[in-house]
Amino acid sequence: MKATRTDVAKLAGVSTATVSNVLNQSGKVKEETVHKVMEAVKALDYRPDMIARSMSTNRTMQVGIVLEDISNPFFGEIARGFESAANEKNYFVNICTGFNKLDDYFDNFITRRLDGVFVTALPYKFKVNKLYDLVERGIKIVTSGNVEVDYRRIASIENDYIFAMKEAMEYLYGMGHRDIAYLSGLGRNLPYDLRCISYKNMVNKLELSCRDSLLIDGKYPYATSMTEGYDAANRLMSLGHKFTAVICGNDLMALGAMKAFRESGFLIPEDVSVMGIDGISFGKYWEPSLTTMAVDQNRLGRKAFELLYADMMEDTISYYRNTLELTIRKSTAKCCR
Amino acid sequence: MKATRTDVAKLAGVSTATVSNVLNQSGKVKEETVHKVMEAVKALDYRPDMIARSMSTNRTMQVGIVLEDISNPFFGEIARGFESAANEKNYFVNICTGFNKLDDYFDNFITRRLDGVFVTALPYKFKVNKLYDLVERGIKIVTSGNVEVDYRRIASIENDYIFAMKEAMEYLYGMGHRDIAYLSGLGRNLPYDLRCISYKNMVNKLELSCRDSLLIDGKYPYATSMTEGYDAANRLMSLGHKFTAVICGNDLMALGAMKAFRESGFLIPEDVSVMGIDGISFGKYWEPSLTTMAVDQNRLGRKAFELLYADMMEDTISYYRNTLELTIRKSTAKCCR
DNA sequence: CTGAAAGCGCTTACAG
DNA sequence: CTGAAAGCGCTTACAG
Repeated sequence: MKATRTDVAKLAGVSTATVSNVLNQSGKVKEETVHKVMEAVKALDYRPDMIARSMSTNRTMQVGIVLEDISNPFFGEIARGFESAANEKNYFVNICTGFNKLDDYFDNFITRRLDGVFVTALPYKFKVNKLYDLVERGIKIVTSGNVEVDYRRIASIENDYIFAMKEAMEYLYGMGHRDIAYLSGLGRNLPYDLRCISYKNMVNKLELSCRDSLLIDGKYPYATSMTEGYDAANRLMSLGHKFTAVICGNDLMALGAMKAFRESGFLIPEDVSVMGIDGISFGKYWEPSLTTMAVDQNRLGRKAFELLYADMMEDTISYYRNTLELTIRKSTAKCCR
Repeated sequence: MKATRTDVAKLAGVSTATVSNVLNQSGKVKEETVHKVMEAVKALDYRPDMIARSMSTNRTMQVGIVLEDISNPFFGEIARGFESAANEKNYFVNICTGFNKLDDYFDNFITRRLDGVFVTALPYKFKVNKLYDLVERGIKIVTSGNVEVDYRRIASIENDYIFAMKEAMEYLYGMGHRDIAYLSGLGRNLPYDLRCISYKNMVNKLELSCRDSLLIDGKYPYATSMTEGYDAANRLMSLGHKFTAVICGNDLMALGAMKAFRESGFLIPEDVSVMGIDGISFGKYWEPSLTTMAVDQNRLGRKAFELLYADMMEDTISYYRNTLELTIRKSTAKCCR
């Protein structure tokens, strides 16, 4: 019932090789033959079988994207950008939620022979060695947020969180804030929270007296959604130290944190300024709207695919650094305390 | 370099058929042989090739989920539920954003021979006939929100929006509201917005004087994110009719709508009560927190896979109706006007 | 410009 | 309990 190459060839009165040549547009088939074949294809509603094709070409035209958290619209937008770039090049994309064991995913990538994968999950969810495994088996990788991978072996696209945090701190400092907290969501000892490293640098550089006492770590297993922001804000308040501004690891956490502050009677931004990092569109609609360091998510996703494509096509392993943009809205204000 | 069945067989001193039997746990291989084979597998770091396997078994062990909008955490949670259920049965899942042309996706499903697909996108984004195409080619389908498909041919899982809207209306009515608006996001003439149909029924049944004048349609190409809620709320206000409560097509729209109302000086819930439908976790953190008709998203996703699995395994096509739960928070209050 | 044939890495009756 | 062999639907040198 399902039409195959053979059926088409038979109907068109040619060989299967010719059908292949027509379908793959090799351009070396007579016009007339092309026509006959296309007629047959249409008549049989024939669809090529990618599985079979993969067997002989050794390419699946499938790529994957591993997300830190699919429920965070930040990653959703990145996935969309990645996917539309991939589709333009005829790749099919597998979006992986990151909810389940990532190591299992990686095994699946091998077993299903994906051509390439964009990994934007943090390595506390998987073993970094798995990445090299993939590379050795010919699966191209682009990574993001995995500071410790070898940039010569694996292409990377990184948001410049060091600079972003610097800019955020300077912005708040410029507004008169001297007691600036940072809710990490991750941990101060995890090497890949660049924001945290930058925060500590800036605390020193600006000579803020708070030291690290306003740095709130996340709890294992780390997550960075609203709940974590909410909890971290409560932990910050329970510490009893003075703070007039708070930067959060990402926007979602900032929204959760605002909730906590409000519940404790703080006005935002009058009593406390709150900033996020990411630039999800939700922030604009929040009350008050969220000041943030914004990533152009769609562009980041597209760029990630470009890096992957370059690697798949010409074995080019490159590194791209993305700059975040200070987006001032209503959740921050001059310090009046 | 990449180890194949043949390599394993050679190293273990058996035939490739035996290797297959071991790996597929057919249980008819001598303990000793099993051991030898497993040793060889380990020594070579051999991984079975699913592509090749698919060629002979005629199953890919891949299923897809087509989402209406990946940036809406409602669908993200559903995807997570679906995926974890699928993984438990050793299926790999393709999440499709729905951002690009859905019809192209469907062609891909055929070409890549997915075993099944859960389609939770609304049909203004694709041709319903495509669904039947898939079924005819042996790809099992579970659909949601596609009211017009033939339930005998395609399994379905539907949220009971008729009842949910009824409950929402009765709740607001019970609080004294008589001028209740509905921001659809879709259109009053689209058959698959059950909420809309139910709204109209209830307006009659409760003998509300507003008639349809408070029903706000979406604009083509329909979308249901915050922006649409924001725009629809502004359109509602520009109409100049009195309203004291607003139900929105989904939570995201409700959040956008709140923003618009507030910008126009309305207090929520004092001046206007706002309700959503979906139950995304964001609603809890919003200020004020959102009253909604909640879906257990994770459960819905899991259930959808179960339906799909039943269809794949035993050709059982079934229908499941999911009930939403009234979740009262701070965005609604007694009518005082 | 076109066709015959080998090969991609598996599985699965079937024989032994 | 194990192996030889056909087959899944393509592609791709190679010969003609």
